[in-house]
Amino acid sequence: MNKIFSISTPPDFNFKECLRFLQRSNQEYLFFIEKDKIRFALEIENRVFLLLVFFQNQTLKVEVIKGRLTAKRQSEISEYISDWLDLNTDLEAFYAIAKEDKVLKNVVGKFKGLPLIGIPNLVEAISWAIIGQQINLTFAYSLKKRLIENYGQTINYKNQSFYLFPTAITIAQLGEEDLRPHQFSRSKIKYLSIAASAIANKEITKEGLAQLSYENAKEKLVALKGIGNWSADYVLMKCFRHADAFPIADVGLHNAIKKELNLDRKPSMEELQEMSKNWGKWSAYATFYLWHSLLP
DNA sequence: TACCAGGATGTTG
DNA sequence: CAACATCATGGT
Repeated sequence: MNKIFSISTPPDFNFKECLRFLQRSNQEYLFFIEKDKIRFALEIENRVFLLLVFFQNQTLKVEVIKGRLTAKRQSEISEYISDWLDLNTDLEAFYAIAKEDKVLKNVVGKFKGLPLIGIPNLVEAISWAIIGQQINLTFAYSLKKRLIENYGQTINYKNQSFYLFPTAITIAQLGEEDLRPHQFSRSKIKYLSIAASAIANKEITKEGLAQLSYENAKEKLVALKGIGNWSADYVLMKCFRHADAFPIADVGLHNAIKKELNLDRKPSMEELQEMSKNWGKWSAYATFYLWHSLLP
């Protein structure tokens, strides 16, 4: 019998909308969703756990399919999932602003209870930002999938495959001969290697960045070649949920606003600044909700 | 077919 | 300092 435990969720937590977000690509290999349950591998204390996350009786539950639990490991698993699914944020203040906001009122109505689903793994967050630069999301997911399939740890269990994102050490060693065949551009290969090296040699750590102010953390990220404004804000938003992280130049954001306001063109930078000036520390959440509104 | 993708960098004027 | 080319390839 598998061990099952619960994690507390914020009021209005909307697991269905989480699943919609998580299922946005059918090329996602870091987790799989079947019958409204998320299954994935997670490394805790150098051991790989296989987990199932689902919502039952108004409670978020975790089933350990494989791996031996201790109190400490269970608490680390809970912490990871709380971080990933943003279970410690109360969205009431966001909704208070958003329901009076002409850009946001519609989306917060539709997606109420959707948390800012993040990327707790720093290597993964930075790599995904680099992979996602300039190319369409479908292609970006193909590249991510190839990186994971070829260089991540694969765990087979009872006819199911699970994957871990490749480690910083692994990615740091990849060169053109490895990734060009998988259709990564020369630039992306270089940027991935530089960022992964910085993480592998502890120049950059999640704990270290977490202690810095928004400006200082961003400065450290942008110092890496290949990480510009957008990528740094994306990482600060998805891995750190920094209140000030706001990728205002993001084309997805522009498209979402165009759609939301029924404009015949994308908003200008001045219009964007005007529209978002009241979002304050909820800018990242506003961005996430607007991205979410682009899903079919 | 041209143009755009959840950009960043290097070069040019 | 702003404008432009380049990257690589899938989607439309």
